[in-house]
Amino acid sequence: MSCTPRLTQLLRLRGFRMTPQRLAILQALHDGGHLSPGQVYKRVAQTGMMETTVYRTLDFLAENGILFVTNRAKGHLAYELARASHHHLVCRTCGAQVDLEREALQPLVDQLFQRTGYRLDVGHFTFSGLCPVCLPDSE
Amino acid sequence: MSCTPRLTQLLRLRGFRMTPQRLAILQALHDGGHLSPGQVYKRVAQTGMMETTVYRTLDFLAENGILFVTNRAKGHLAYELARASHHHLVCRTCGAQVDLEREALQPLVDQLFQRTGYRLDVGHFTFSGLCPVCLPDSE
DNA sequence: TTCCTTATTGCAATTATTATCAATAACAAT
DNA sequence: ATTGTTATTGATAATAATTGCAATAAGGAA
Repeated sequence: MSCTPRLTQLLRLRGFRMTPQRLAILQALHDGGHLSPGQVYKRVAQTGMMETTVYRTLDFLAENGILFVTNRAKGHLAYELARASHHHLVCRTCGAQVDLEREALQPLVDQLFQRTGYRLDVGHFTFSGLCPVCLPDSE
Repeated sequence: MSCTPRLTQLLRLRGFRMTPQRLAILQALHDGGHLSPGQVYKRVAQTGMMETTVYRTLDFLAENGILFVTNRAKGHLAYELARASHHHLVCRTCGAQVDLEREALQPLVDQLFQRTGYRLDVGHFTFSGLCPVCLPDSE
């Protein structure tokens, strides 16, 4: 992948190492978009990697800001390569998705800070809702 | 519990039934606030209920709007009795919590609707951030 | 009350996810 | 290249969560 040297460097600076397993998982996410741990495992199983390594590695890469984690239905997680900070808005009826730029949440952050003194972590949210197509159909 | 007849009626209208297991779980949540499935099980284990029933029942009650589900660390879920729609803001450092009334998200809902045409589901969010006490400590 | 229907539970088997620990392999230093 | 340090992986076990199905029981009807 084009960004391999950069990521390797990033890990080294923190005393971590780049490994074939980590590269394979990054490649899988590069090809696959956002994937659950199980889906990632399917894509890398050919390499003989243990499933437990997939879980650990996804967690590790997310800790280090290389992946974003997002909550899917009933507490299941999905991972994707970290790009510019953004969020998802997904239609609960048809599944259509749009991305939201990071700034879309800034007013909320400011408002909550004023009201409560809390500074919100704007990590990577996935919101659910109704898209413009499905909205009229709902009653 | 005071609201048992109301909930029983609610389920009945939809063709479902009130059972001792469901009551015990509701009672546990009434006493315990937000609890994970495992915590709920500990509180009802004396009744001889299977743990699998706890999972299914929590899911069922949440489906029916009687409980709120919220995402805790790394995809683990917690359940609580549904009250007036609200949200949580929890400090990632010290764990301090404040509640947000439903209306706190209205501006976000409106803004997203204008921008994208999507109507956000304002269910029950748990946001993470830094509370006023811990905020100054973070560099 | 008794009977029927079928939602619900118990039970057992599967599938996810996390933890432990010894063996391995990155990679900096020699 | 070789070596040494230690982050990382494999392998296994433990725990958490889900699923399928037969037995049970809630609650409407007789």
